[in-house]
This record gives sequence, C-alpha cells and structure tokens, in this order.
Amino acid sequence: MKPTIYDVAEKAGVSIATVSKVINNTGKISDKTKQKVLKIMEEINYQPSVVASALTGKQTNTIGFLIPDIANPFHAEMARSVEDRGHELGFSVVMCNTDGNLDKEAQYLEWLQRKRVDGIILGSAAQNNAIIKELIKQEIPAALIATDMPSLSVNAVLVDDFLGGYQAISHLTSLGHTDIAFLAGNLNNVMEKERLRGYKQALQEAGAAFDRKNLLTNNFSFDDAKRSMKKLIESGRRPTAVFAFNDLLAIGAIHGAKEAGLKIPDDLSVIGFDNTLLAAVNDPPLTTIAQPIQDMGRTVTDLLVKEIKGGNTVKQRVVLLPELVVRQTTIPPKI
Amino acid sequence: MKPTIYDVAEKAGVSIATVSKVINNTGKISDKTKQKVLKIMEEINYQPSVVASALTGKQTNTIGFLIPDIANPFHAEMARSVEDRGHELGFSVVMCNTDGNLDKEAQYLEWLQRKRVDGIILGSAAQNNAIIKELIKQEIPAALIATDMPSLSVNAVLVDDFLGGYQAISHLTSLGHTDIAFLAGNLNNVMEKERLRGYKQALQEAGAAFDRKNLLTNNFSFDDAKRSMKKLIESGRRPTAVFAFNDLLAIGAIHGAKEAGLKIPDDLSVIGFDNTLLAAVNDPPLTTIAQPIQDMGRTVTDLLVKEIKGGNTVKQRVVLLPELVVRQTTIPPKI
DNA sequence: GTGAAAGCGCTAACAG
DNA sequence: CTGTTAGCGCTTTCAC
Repeated sequence: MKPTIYDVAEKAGVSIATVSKVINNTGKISDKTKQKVLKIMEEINYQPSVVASALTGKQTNTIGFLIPDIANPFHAEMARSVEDRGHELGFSVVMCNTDGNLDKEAQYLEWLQRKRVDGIILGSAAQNNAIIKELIKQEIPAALIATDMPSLSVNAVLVDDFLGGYQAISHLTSLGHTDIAFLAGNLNNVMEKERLRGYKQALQEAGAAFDRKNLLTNNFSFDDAKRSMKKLIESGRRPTAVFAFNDLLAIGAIHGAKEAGLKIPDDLSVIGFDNTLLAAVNDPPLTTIAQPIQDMGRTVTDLLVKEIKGGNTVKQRVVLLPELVVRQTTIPPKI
Repeated sequence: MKPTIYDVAEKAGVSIATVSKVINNTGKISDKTKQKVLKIMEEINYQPSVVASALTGKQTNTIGFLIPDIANPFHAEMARSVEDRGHELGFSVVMCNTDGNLDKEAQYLEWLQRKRVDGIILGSAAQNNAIIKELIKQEIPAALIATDMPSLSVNAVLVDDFLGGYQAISHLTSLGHTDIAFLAGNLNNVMEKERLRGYKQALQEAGAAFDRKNLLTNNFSFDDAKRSMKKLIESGRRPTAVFAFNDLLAIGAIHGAKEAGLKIPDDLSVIGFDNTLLAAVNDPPLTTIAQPIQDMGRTVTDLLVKEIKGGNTVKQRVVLLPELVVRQTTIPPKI
C-alpha cells in the first residue's frame, strides 16, 4: 500500500496534524520535529495525495485545455507552451480535443468540472458563448485564447487580426500587387472577418479596388485549399498574389497553383498566417504573418493561474501583435 | 455551492446511499425512486465529484501521457489518437512534455501518481528503464509506445523498425540506387539501430556494399539535417539517395541538397519516415515509410485501459508494420 | 509547538 | 429495496 500521512505520523512519533503542517509549511513547528518528519517522508517515499487534499477544499493544480485539434501544428505549438508554462507554475494540463464540436465541448466541460480542475483554457468556443457564460456563473476560472468574445468578462489573449491582415496586404501592395486573392475559411468567425477588414483597408490605402471574386472560401483543409486555388486559376482569373488564412492553406494554394502550371513565387506570390513549422519547412520558405504562439500560450496560462490563485482580480484582454516574416514566396509581380 | 450527494438525497427524500446506487447503477432500487432521484439530479444539475469517489478507492478515469514534445507532428498525431480513444473509453488524458529529459520524466511520474492517475503511457523512456521498473513495482498500469524495452514485462506497441528500414532501402535499390546515405539522429536508441540493420540488410541483398561514410548523424533538428546534407554534398561525396530518420529530417536534407545545387528528385532521391503531415505537404510530396500513428495511439490506449480495468491480464507487445508510401521524391538514379 | 477531532463528498458493507 | 455507518487521506480550527 502507498504510505499515507498516518504512516508518516506514526513513524515520526507525531500527529498527522503536525505532518500536514510540515507538508504545507503552515503553522509553527520546531525545526527539530520538522526535520524528523521530513526525514521519514523521504525514507518511506511518501507522496501526499492530491485527491485527498483536493477533497478538503484545496486545489487540484490541474487545468483543462480545450482545443479544436492538437494534431494541427498551430494548436500543438500552443499546447506545448501552455503545458510548459503550466508545469512551471505547478499545474498539469489535461487536453481535450473538441473538433470545434459544441456537444463535445459541453461534455468535456462537465467532465473537467467533475474532476475539479482549477481552471479552464478555451482554445475553441467560437460559436457558442452560452457555454462560457455557464462557466462564469459557476465561478470557474476561465481564459480564452485566440477567440474573441467581446461581450463577455473573461480573461483572454488574442492577436490583432485586423493588423495581421493589414500587414500581409500592405507587404503585398508595397511589392506592387493589387490583384490579391484572400483564401479564407468559412468567414464565419471574428478572426477571419477582422483579417478581411485589414485586407480591405490595406487595399484601399494602396488605391486598389476590392474585388469580391478574390474572396475564396473553403473548409480549412489542405486539399480543399489546393483545389480551390487550382480551380480559380484554371477558370482564367489570375491574381498576382494570395493571402491565405493559415500556413497550411497557403501551402495548399501553392500546390494548387503549381498544378495549374504556375511558378511560385514568379507567377504568384503567396503569404500565409501563423508562422508554424510548416512555413519554415516549405520550399520555397513561406512568407507569413507570425502569431506569437509561445507568448500567447504563456500569457493565457499566466492569466488563468492568476485568476485561480488571486480570486477576484481584474479581468484583462491581452492583444498581442502579429509580425510580418518575409521569406521567399513573395516578390514583386512580373508584368 | 456545488450540489453534493446530500442535496440530492434530501430533495429526493431518500438516503445518500440510495443516491449513490442510482449514480453507479449498483444494488437494487425501485424504478420509481430511481426516476425520482434522476429527476432531482437533473433539476439541481448535480455532478458527482470524481475527487471524492477517487478517495474511496475508485478510479480517477485519468491517464497520464508522457511525450517528448507535443509540438512535433509525429507526437501530436499520436497524442490526438490517444486522446480520442481515451475519451471514447471514458478517460481524460493529461499530457506531459518531457523533452526526453530524465529529470522531467521522473518529476512528472511522481506528480501523476500523486494525482492518482489510473495509468500511464510512456512515449519517451528510451534511456532509463529504472523509471519503468519503479512504475511496475508500484503496480501502476503502464504502456509503452514506440519505445522498446525488451527486458521488461510491460504492455507496448511498436512498429517494426527493422522492416521499415528494409522497406525504405529496398524501394531505393529496386529503383537502382546503391549509394544511399542514412541520415540518422544520434544512433543511440533501438529504433535507429533497427532501421540501420534494415538498411544494411537491404543493401546487402541488393549486392551493394555498406559505406560507413554514408552514415550521417545529427541532433534531430531540421536545421542540422539541412546543414549536414549540404556539407556532405559540398564535400564531394554524392550519394544518389538519402534515407532520413523522419520526415522532418528528410525535408531538411532536401533543403540542404537544394542549397548545394541539387535538384530533387532528379539528382537525389529522398525517403523519409513517419508519414506525417509534413510529408504530404512537402513539394514535391515526400516518399516515406508510414507509421500507423493512429493505430499505435489507439492500440496503446486500449492496452492500458484493459490493464487498468482487468487487473492481471497478460501483458503483450504489439508490433505494427510500417508501410511504404511512394510519392514523388524517389526516382531511378540518373546515370 | 503540538494534537484531537470534525469534516470534505462519496462508496461499500451491513442491517433492516 | 432502502438506510446507517464507517472510512478514504488530508486540512483546519481549537484546545492544551
């Protein structure tokens, strides 16, 4: 059997209360008994049960992390930084893949509560904020990452998507492009809408007109992006540049364009978003808008833990700024 | 306050024991009281505490998952499938990034035990099996994934690395290559050694000689792979094909080769390992040896859960077979 | 400084 | 069928 606090107490010739105090460094105990207890704990390799202490009202030092899909490099890198930071702060993180599915989300949330996690990071709650409201009502610390919920009082960290879109297009227009396609997803979320706004703004500032036909939607998959790019080009439309919603789609677009006979970047400049591993590894290396993924993960974790520890701290919304990373897929258009 | 079993009991006019029975579907209770209790639970939104029930000896329905690095696509895909399967079986999974660091590993292991996870999947325990022995001694269900521990009695799922190496090289020799570099990592683990064995075997069967100079090591990073490939070529050595330890390294090699002025696959055939997203997305799409990542994750999870539930079941070692996926980076050598 | 004792929310005999 | 009761391992007053 695993040793309990009673075992320690007995062998050390003290009461369990005393042992508890040395474990938690609370109350007053003489240095002598403290050492004695410590020694015994060491000897019998005693590990205090988190379960038992959680039952008495203490925290579980666990946070739940809801993400759409850990296999997606963007989310994986995020998860990595959340886990790292969480661990530094003494928390373990349980991951939950929601696939953006509301039922799964709700199910996980309930499950996490039953496990008494101390707080929850929502990496995907785009569609339904009822869920978050519930969380707030139950007074469970929560924090959003890369999800905007303007009407809610929750800690959140996001990236300035408008600026990201603006930066991407400004880079392109400064190179001389004016006919720029936007390879979006379903355009149903704030992120995309903001980037689109940035796109339009930059276009306008460059004196170029916005052409509705340059707006491509797809289901966020590599293959779909590839297909729709190919189709676009084969249909005769021929923008000189593409701005994709993320690196994966950008690379899909590149593949599609190549299949349609174009050369990258000679015939088509391409810019992505996220700056994941994919962008660096692509050939030619992909110009992209970098999200500060590390910082985002770190920051939400800090925010959440602060709320867990501090009780009623002021909620904040941290907006991180994206950054243009110029690599080799964007050049001036060939006339 | 969150409702407890007492609240339910009181409002339903029964004892807590009765409530407990309907929660767990144990014992015998009349359908009538059962419905009544169920109704109340619904009404006050009662969620049984996992913590409390764990304290009475029941399981926590949590499994720990130790991985070197979730940001690595191979591990991320694995994590995804472990999480999916775990969730299907009613378990949540807490992830732990070890970076292959023994201290971190030990620390996490202790932490997980204190949390009373029901079992642990080791995705990285390559170097020190003392840790696993300890786990076994403590009678904590454990399972290994993609890690060989020949001398231990643990559940494990692995892929036949010898076969993988053999398949890769056979494919290459059948195309006519005989001068094939092996871009490995540090060659310190069984996986690499097995693949090397496969490499040698296939080479020999093709009547080609093994040349020590074709053995390249690196620190498992993209940049390092790129650098060492470039250096090799510039040094005048010029194999007609490369077999890389994983897709990332393969792509690194491609970049290095290109920088050295070679064309892929015209001047150099390249084959990777894993068949991650990277391979599919690379341009040209990378020929690779596919590991059945999904199945591996699913299988370990099943194995572990069976052990958790079943008690003393017979341990097994499941060896999955890799598969050659021919894409566009391997062609016959130009003479 | 230290210990006795009352829970935390739930499960599992054991009675009835 | 249903209820009583004794813990699970730990924290936390409150006495001494």
